[in-house]
Amino acid sequence: MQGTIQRGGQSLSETVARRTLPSPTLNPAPRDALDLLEQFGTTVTVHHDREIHAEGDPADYCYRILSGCVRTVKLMEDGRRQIGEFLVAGDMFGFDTLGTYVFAAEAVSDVVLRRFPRRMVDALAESNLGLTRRLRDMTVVSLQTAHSRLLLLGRKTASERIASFLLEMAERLPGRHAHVVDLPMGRMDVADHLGLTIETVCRILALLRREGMIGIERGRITIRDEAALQQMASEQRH
Amino acid sequence: MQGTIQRGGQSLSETVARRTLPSPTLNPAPRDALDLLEQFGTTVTVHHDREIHAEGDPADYCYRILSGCVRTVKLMEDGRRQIGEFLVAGDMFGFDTLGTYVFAAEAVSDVVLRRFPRRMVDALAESNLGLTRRLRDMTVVSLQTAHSRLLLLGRKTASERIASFLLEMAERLPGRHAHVVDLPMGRMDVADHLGLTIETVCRILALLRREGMIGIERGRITIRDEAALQQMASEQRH
DNA sequence: CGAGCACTTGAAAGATTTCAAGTCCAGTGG
DNA sequence: CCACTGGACTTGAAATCTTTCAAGTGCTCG
Repeated sequence: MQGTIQRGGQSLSETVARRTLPSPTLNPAPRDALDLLEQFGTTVTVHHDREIHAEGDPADYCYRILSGCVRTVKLMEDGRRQIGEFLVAGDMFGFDTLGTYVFAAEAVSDVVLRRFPRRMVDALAESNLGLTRRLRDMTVVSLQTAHSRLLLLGRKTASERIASFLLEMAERLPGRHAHVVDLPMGRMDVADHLGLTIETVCRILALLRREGMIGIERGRITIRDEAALQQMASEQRH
Repeated sequence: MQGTIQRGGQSLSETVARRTLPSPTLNPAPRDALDLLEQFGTTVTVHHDREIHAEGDPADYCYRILSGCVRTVKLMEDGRRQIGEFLVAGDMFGFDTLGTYVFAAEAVSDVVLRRFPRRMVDALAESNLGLTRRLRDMTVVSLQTAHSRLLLLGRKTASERIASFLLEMAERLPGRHAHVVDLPMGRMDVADHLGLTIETVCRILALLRREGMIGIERGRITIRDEAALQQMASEQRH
C-alpha cells in the first residue's frame, strides 16, 4: 500500500485575469503557432495539492503552465497511484484528449496556469494548419516520452530510475544552476512516478548521497557527480 | 538478464503489390479519411522475427497491419528489452514520429503490411483536414494507451499484469471465439511487454490454470472464468 | 514549545528474479 | 517410421531486490 491521496480537489481558485495581446502590431505573424491561442486564454491559479481536473471529467480546457509544477495521476480502486508525468513551466496539457480526461491533473506546488477553452483550440486548429501541426507534434513528443517511461518502469532497477529521474528534473526544472535541483514534489510523488515506495526512494537517495553523487538538503538535491549519475541511469542505447 | 534479442533484421522481403482503388466511383467520399492513403500504399510481407524498421532509422514509412502481429521494441545496452505494444491486424504504426523512429518494429509472426511513404502521408494531411484530425486522434489514443501501461508497469503485481494482458489480447486479437486466445507471441515477448521474466510469466499462467481461470495448450489460452480474470486484473477506477 | 507531517532508517517479510534442471514438441535425418 | 536435437516452455530452490512494518528525526507552523 502506498499513495494515500490527499486530493483536495473542488474548485480552482481562479485569479481570472484576461490578458491583453502582447503587441497590437498589424500582422504579428506568430513565431509559434501556439501563440494564436493566447488571446483566448485566462490565467488561473491552483493551490498546492488541489485538483486542476479530475479523471473522467469532460475535457473542456487545455492548459499551459506559467509557473509551478503539475502532476498527472491515475488511481486504482485501492488507492495505488501512478503519476504519469510532472509538468513544469512552459509545458502544456489537456490537449491530448478526446472527450474526457483520462487522468487527473493536480497542482504539485502552487501553480499559475493559462487556460484555454478546448472548443476555441479546436476551432482555431480547424482553420490553421500550423497550429494543427504544432499540436500534433506536441502529442507525438508526449507519446515518445511515455514510451521511454515504459522502459524505465518495465526494465530499470530502483537506482536506475532514481538516477534517471534526477537527471531529467535537473534538465527540465527552471533554475539558475543546472546542478542544483529544487524538487517541487515530495518523496511520495517521486515514488508514485517511478513505481517505487517512498522508503525505497529515500534509501536510494541516501545511497547516492553516501556515494558522493548528490547532496540533499530539504527538497533540494545537488548533483555532485553527473557522470556517475548518468552511468547509474543506464540510459537507453539510442 | 533477460531478452536476448534474436533480431533478424536486414531487409523486408517485399511482396510488392500495388493495389487498385476499391471502386472507381466519381466522388468516393471515403468513410474513413485514412482510406485516402490507400492508393499510395504498397503491400509488403515481413517474416517472423524480422525487423520492420530499427530504432533510430529515418522514419520514411508508415504501416497498417493487414495480418499478423508486430511488436515495438526499445533496447538497453545490456540487452534488457521493453516491448511497448503488440500491434495486430487493423493497427497502424509509424505515424507517431518526428524524423526518426524512437523504437524498432519487429514481426512477431509472419506479417503482411500495407506500407505508405511518410512524405505522401504528410502531403495529404497538409491539404486534408479530415485526415489530419484522424491522424491526431490515432496518436492521442496511443498516448492514452501508453499511460494505462504506465500504471500497469508501475503499480500492478505480476498476476494483475498477466490477467490484464490476457483480457486485452482476448479483445484485440482476431478470432472466432472471444474466449479462445491464440497468442502469436512467445512467453519471452510477454515477459518483456509486462516487465517480468519469462519464468514469472510461466508460473503465473500455471497458477491461473490451476485455479481454473484459464486453459493452456501450445500457444493457445482459453479463458474459462472471465469474471475471475477481470477481478484479478484490478482494472483502474475509470 | 508542542503537534503534525515529511522524511529517514532499520529489520523482517515477500514478491520476483536468478540459477538449474527438466519436459514437451516440432522438425530433421537416419 | 521413429529416434534425436534444439528451442520453447515449465518447474523447483535459492538468492535478491523491494516492500512492509516500525520507529525515529527534524522541520515548520500555530
